[in-house]
Amino acid sequence: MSKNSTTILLLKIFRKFLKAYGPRKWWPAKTRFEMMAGALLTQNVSWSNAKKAIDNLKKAGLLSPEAILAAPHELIADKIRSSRFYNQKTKNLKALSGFIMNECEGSLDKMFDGPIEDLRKRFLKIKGVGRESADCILLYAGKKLSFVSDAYTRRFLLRYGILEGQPEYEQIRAFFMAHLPQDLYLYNEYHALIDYHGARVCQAKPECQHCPVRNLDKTTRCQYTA
DNA sequence: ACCCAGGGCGTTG
DNA sequence: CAACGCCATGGG
Repeated sequence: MSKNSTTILLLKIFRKFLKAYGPRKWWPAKTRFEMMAGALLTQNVSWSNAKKAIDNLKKAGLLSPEAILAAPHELIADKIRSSRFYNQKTKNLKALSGFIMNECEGSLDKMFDGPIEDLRKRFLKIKGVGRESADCILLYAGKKLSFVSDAYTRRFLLRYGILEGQPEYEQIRAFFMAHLPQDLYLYNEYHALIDYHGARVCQAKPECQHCPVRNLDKTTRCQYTA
């Protein structure tokens, strides 16, 4: 598949998703730090559970790196109990806050200043920040062109035969970044739509009756099996 | 009583 | 590097 036809295919699917589901309004956060905290808190837990944790932190005045660092572990852990792995995530929030205060002079502008791949490598050293979280932070808090991949994204690509074999996270990210126009809105909305589709439609309706791209064209079809 | 969510880390072989 | 176990809530 040539680069050009892949780009056309990806954009065609994007338009169909957008028309069917509407803008997903990601990421739902008022500040960059709130977004980053949310990225850690939603790991392997429903967004509703993560949101409760964020709301509790906000009410307690703990939604800043300074406050997170100053507060005792037990207090944070209590506020974010609904996020499931609350002891781990308390450490992760403190690690992120320490990174901001100690390595970025407490400045989020400083934190996102530099070449994107350099920033990504630095973020990945923070405990609790893996590839998906790093890319979410880069894209949704930093307005950087880093495409977010995840399990939904991989299943999506495989089911439509866009990629084959066992593509790994970095390959999938690179694939989108190589074939999509370098556009923040597109990166932002596409990831959100893929996740929405994967969680709410593709999984709930395995017969594909309601899939907006179930018969995209003659050669591209959903190969849903599981 | 199950199932699984908007993962990541540390430890094995 | 793959395959685990661990972390340990809440809604369906």
